[in-house]
Amino acid sequence: MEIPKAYNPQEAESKHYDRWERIGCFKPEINENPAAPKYSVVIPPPNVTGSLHMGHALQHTLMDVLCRRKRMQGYRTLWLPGTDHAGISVQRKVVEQLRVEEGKTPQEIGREEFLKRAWAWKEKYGNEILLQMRREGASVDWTRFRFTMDESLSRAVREVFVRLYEEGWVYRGKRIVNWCPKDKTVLSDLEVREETDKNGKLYYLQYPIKDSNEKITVATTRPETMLGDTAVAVNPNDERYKHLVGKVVVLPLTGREIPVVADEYVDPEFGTGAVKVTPAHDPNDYEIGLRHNLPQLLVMNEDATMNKTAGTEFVGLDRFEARKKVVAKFEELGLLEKVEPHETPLPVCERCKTVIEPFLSEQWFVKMDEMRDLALNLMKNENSPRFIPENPHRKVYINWLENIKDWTVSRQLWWGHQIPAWYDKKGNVYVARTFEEAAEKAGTKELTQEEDVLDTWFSSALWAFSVFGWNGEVTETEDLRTFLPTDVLVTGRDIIFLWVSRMVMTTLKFVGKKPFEDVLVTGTVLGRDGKPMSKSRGNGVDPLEMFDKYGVDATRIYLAAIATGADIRWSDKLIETYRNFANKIWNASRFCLMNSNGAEVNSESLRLEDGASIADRWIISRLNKIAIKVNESLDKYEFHEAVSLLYHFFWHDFCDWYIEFVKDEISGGNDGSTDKQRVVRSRLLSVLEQSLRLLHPFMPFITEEIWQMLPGTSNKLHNPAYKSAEATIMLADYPKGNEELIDESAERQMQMIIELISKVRNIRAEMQIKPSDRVVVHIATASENRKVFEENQAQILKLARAEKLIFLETLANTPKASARAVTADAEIAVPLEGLIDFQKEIMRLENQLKKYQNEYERLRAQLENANFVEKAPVEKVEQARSQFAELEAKIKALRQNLEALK
RNA sequence: GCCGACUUAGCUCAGUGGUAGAGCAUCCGCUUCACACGCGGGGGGUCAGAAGUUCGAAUCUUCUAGUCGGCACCA
Repeated sequence: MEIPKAYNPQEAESKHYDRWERIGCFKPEINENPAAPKYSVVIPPPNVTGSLHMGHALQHTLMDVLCRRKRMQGYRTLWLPGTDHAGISVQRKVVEQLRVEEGKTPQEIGREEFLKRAWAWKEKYGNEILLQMRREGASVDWTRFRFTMDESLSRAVREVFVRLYEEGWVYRGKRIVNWCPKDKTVLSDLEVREETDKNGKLYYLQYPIKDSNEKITVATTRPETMLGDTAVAVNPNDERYKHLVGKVVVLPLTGREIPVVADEYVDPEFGTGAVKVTPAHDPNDYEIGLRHNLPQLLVMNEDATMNKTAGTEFVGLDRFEARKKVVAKFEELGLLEKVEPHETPLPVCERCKTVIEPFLSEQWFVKMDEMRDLALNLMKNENSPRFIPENPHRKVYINWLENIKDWTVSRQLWWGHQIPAWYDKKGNVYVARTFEEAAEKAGTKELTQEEDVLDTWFSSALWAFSVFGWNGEVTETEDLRTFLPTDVLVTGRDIIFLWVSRMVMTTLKFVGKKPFEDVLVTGTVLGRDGKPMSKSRGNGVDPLEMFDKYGVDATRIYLAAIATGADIRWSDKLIETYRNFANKIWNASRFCLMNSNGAEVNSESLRLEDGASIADRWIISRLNKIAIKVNESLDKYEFHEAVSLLYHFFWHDFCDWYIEFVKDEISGGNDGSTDKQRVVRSRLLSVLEQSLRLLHPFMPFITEEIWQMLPGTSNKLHNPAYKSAEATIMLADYPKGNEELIDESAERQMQMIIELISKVRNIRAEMQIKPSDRVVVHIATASENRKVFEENQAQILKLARAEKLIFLETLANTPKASARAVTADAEIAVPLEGLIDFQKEIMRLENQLKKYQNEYERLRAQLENANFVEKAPVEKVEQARSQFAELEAKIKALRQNLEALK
């Protein structure tokens, strides 16, 4: 068999995914066991405009690891994929396309035509991320793929909206909202990011009092809004201004006469203690306006240019231009008192970074108080969902719910779910599931539908159950019964409020179930500079480039290895480690295959016949121990722990020691197949095969590639739930590990051998003995240890590059010119006539002795401490005693060695 | 301002009461017939600082310093 010397990821990656899909591995229906427990995960739907980024790659890897393992364990497993329609993003792309390709605006082609273009855009470009998910190896059930604008999901949206309206939980009203002038739509609080404008300024503007020489100075960061001022407010208790309350101000530039009002909201300490009030452009001013019955003057258009209310001088100017002009005018008039630098908070649109304009407008809202209580009660009564890690997410989640505000759900877009509300000629509103229903309610067909669509997150909020077929008309499906609640939601912390909390609320309200048991909150993969990846910073790491460079499997297991819950910086060095690991797996397998010589994978060989060697008992013990621990780790979502266990086991136990131990017996000239050799070969293949199964959830491609090459693999190795499916490692039974095969005595004996070999290697290296020179090793040890060494003499000789082992009672009579060492179980001397530098050897031993003595002193102090002996657990005291005794022996031996040298 | 997290080897990070770990980097030696994406061997940390609890603290408590995050406020 020709097997390339280095692993080529691309080759394996291109081969297996389509086959897995064809066999039906991704579908829960492949499970033949009617009594199988279910395991389900629903994907956080990536946005159709998106392409795969590192956050997806991390989350998808974790979901895939969880699902692949459960599937191998025989669970009826479903990982359901989908995408969301990304209202603003798609709208923006289509508007842009229209502009570039046809030079038209959406208004020019009309809503219907625009939506056709949008669907076409989605069909053409919306699948990119799905192809990328296939590349990742994501074991999702494509036959259950959902899109938030699918007919059934859209029906669910309408149903929920109408029901909420009927219960009074949806209302329409005029409020100050977050307005994005670029996208020309309202945004919810959660879609706004608070930035800080370090170059912000505080402008002190003087407003003359009517019929007086007095002026009142207000401070503002947004001077252009003064054009819409309808009052000046002061604190009622502010002595400085008491005499002005009730007076009239002549607003400069406009000549408008506006009152000075007293309001508790004003903080006398800040600025001048006098506040200009612009009710249509500031949420606090809006409230003040309501309290004092002030007019609400909107001075801007939807694109944040000034409108005609702002005055002829300003109309059409952009708000920032207007700001300059207002300030210039004030200066001209001598009314600009001063300008101070002032760091100001700057709300920006999360997507396009445009500065948000607080804006008075009429919108649809969802009342959150009662919805919130559903989620809060679930947390308080059932501690659900369970956040992992619990800190800080549980607390932050509760805190946010307690302070939740109503949710602005309308968006001034065309792409999305058009709000199911109709207006008659008088402006009465009818909220209904369909036009017909609305017409019936209205008693007329002369209705026009609300132009606005719903926030994309409104449909995402229903994702947990709408994906299983719930749409109001259909409320019960087989999938809903089987898979809801799902087992875990894997997501980043940025959408806990935006999405997770809302799914909890809506699922409880409309299905009466919780949506999921656990919420696994992943850390953020930071750029190479330790900062969050972002386009503007240019520090992004593209997962697809990493797939090309290191392979998908290496990228996946790397991501799993850094998934500790904390944010972590991207490391090219570390991912390289896992590329090397893949190559190591490849080459170890290559070795096993090249020497299989007719042997096959065979589970009998994992159970150990009588007379199995120490190394055999040891590797089986390690394998079972690791399998148990890997399962425990994954049950606790400790991916990094599972990876590190597997990495260490495969590389250091299996490759460094086990393969080296059996190498001579099965390779090279040993072609004659004795029974013993057949068993060893088969065992080697079987341990490899078990390792591949354990690794498969992390590294699906390389493990399948090798598994298919291994002799003796077939669907007989499948979990019983998949006994008739085509053979694939994907359906192989995930090793549980068997406590009974853990053999502590074999582990101790192997440790003894390893330590002996290591000590000899250490001597060789330190004494600079050429690799080709064989040494003689004198060993003084107890007779039961001697037996262990003798049994493994061939391996010891080979791995220590020795020609002979000489067993003695003591080392008293070994040649003076020997390098010496002590292990926990033996003293050794390696005669080095002519090669040894006595001074150097004395130094070496003295260093060693010093280390032992430090440790010895520490233990002595501990054991002499009566408190320790009385209060510490017995086993700890015992442990200290035996370590103490061991050290005592080592020190004694080393001293004798030193004496012999002097 | 409130809440939280983090601070461990040169670097990136594991490690929640009992002798400090990994990978990378570094140093020494190897064309040993699976693998130089490799093999063998070394060096390197008073676990941010201080106090406390404990027989015993990287680990628990408190304080201090620094870094970061979330929320609130901001005329």
